[in-house]
Amino acid sequence: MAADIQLQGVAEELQLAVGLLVRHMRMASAGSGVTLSQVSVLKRLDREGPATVTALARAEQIRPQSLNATVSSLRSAGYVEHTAHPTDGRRKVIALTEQGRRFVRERKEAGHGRLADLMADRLSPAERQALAEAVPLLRRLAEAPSPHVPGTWTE
Amino acid sequence: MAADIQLQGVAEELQLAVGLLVRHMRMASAGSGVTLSQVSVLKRLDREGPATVTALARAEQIRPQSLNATVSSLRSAGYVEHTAHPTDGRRKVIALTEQGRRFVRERKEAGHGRLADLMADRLSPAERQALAEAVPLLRRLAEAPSPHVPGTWTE
DNA sequence: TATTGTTATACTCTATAACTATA
DNA sequence: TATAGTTATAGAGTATAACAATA
Repeated sequence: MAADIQLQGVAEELQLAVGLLVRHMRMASAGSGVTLSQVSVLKRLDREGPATVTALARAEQIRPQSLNATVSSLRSAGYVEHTAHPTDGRRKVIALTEQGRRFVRERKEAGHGRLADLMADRLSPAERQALAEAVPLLRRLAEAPSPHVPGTWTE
Repeated sequence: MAADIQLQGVAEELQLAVGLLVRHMRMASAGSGVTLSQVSVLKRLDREGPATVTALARAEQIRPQSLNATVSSLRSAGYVEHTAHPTDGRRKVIALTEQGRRFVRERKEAGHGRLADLMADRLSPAERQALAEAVPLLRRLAEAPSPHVPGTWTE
């Protein structure tokens, strides 16, 4: 259960890197009209399809109230819309609008810049390979639920 | 200069992971009385020794004004103190107090929990090895200056 | 009663702008 | 004039608490 001493060091270094990387990412998306959290939601809706507020919040690992703030901005910007759930009157389904889909598509075509450029600039081919293998592991760690049940998607 | 198509995918996945991991980290440090940014500064002062506001801000990759807010909290909490720079009257040197050193030490002894535990729980030995090799690369990316010069430390 | 969503409020994190003091 | 630091202000991101509507 307790992590060994080696892992401690790796974890600490990872924590440092993540803290700095998120600042890079935030700065990079600063000029683009949407914020980091907003992009995260847009990309998720694009990848996984429409979802309820609760399901989205679980996937993003934040509270529904917090997600609501993000979704409100996206709604004002015209990127997402609410529609009624077919069978459950309490639920509302959030989906990308045509404009939202276009935004995600154009962003993808523009090349997702910053991080990819950094990797191209500062890593050797072998190092890029090593990173490519490790990233799915990071994702697995990231998607592990904190003390909660994993949310079922959309339903 | 432009990253190839393979890297794009890795970068995108990395971005997703980093966004979620930082939420994990924030939650993990929530109960401990200090926030994520505060911990980052405390650990840096412990690793690298006393520093001026400007140097610290550069290392943390935020503006001096932003750093000031963090340092103010740490000062109120008694973890750091300001002292005059020996030769330059404009500068102020920030250093850990005895209490700050104790805090960092105890935190280290307690085991830096969350991330290390996740790694122990959800990764095979081979996967841990792969991650351990990739983390220094992440750090290299993270420490690359955005459009700025790297700050010289303390002086 | 439990779940879904919402509104109100507050605190952290970071930025920009404008200022003072020192070099 | 340039640099180091500070204060004021604002917006993003998230949390808790309290509530309404529906199941």
